[in-house]
Amino acid sequence: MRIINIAIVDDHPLIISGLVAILRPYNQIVVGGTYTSAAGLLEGLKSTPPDVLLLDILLPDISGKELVPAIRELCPETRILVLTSLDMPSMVSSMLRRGCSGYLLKGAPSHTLIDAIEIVFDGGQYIEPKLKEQLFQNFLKFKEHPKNQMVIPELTQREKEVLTLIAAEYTTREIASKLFISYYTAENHRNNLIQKLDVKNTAGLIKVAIQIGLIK
Amino acid sequence: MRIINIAIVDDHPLIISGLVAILRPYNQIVVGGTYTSAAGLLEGLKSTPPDVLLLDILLPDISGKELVPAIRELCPETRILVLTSLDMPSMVSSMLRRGCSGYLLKGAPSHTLIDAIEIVFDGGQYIEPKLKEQLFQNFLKFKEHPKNQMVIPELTQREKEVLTLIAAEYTTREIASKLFISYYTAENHRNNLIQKLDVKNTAGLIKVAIQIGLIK
DNA sequence: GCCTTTCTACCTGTTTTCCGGTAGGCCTAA
DNA sequence: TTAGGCCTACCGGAAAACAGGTAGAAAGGC
Repeated sequence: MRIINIAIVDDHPLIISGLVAILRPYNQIVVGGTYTSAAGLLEGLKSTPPDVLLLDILLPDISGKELVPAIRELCPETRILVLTSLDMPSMVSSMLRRGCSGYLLKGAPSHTLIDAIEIVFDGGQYIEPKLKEQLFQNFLKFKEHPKNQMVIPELTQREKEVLTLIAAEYTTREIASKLFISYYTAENHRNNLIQKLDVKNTAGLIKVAIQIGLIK
Repeated sequence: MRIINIAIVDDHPLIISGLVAILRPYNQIVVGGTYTSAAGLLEGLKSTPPDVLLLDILLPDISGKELVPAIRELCPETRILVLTSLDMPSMVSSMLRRGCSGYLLKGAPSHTLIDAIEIVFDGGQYIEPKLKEQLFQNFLKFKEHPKNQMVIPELTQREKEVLTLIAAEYTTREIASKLFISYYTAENHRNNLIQKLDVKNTAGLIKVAIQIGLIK
């Protein structure tokens, strides 16, 4: 019988012990390591890279989101299965794009967990069906009116204004001045845009702005 | 028992009779009309609008693609189930965003056909699972950008490389690392780009990069 | 040879962005 | 009434971009 070596990272020890208890009856699955922080995880991965990593997104030190590239760098063979309570389609695509193999909600029944682990171990992809469906529908809606600025529920009116001005090459201070708001507020909008649109910097913002037809 | 009234449009009479034969055993489904052309269909819809329309895409007079809006105009209540042999994900999204409720391949088994008819009749959506999956995966890769090697005499080869990487949201330090040059050199290229292209900052660079086709 | 362009590398500053917080007021939906 | 979303405002610190220099090496044309 094949053995799947897994590791678990979650900031709540209770969750970890719960998972370990759930997995115990399944002899083909061996929990090789458990971690409560990103730092500990990265340390542990060096010595014993698991086949599958159960990853929570909300961690004490850094976000699982930023953690994924580091993990992939460290042990490219390890398949990452996101196990979180974040019930957001956008998070799913964000994590998958970063290289995760699956996305599971913490409410999932134990047999689903086992299935998911085996699927990603075999090189497949497991995504919470409900979220996958939502993501798919978003995709259809997105393609429906890619040019229409009114159909981007992701952004508020104010954020779209700020994004437009960023695209017009104004600095944050100039934007604040133009919109009659504080510099801090304008910067806040800018930061929210970067988070919401899942980009790294101004360059990414401009690309999105053009994609959604906000400029040019 | 509820009765589902359906209509079929397909340019091959053989396919139509085959479908009719498949559907005959199911008493809840009544074939109210069959058509071999778009013109005939539009005529027939006026008198007897069906609950569900089985629509082929390749028709003799006009494409089913262009036909859908006309059908929706004529009888908005009718749910359209695309039944075709076109095995292309892009066609699925194309038809769905025009207002179709389902997409089925002609190779589908009869019970699947029945299921799909009932699902769309109930206001749901049925999409060939394989195509749905492909479409979903395309969506995930949506953010990749195909590069284009165009001739911009204003910029040197090295500058174009740097600009491409800036547009890919890399920092100057990362770009330097990728190109095996010093951080200062990379920054120098960045500054030169801003000067040459007469823009104020990164935002302007991205816009130019897109304009000249360096990135999507 | 000389001149130009390009790529390379370095330096010193200043400005801006980026990150991750906190927090109150307002409005709306539950 | 409470919860949530949005806009507003603020803070501190790190990182990156921006601006304006100098300067050597290589390659090519005249």
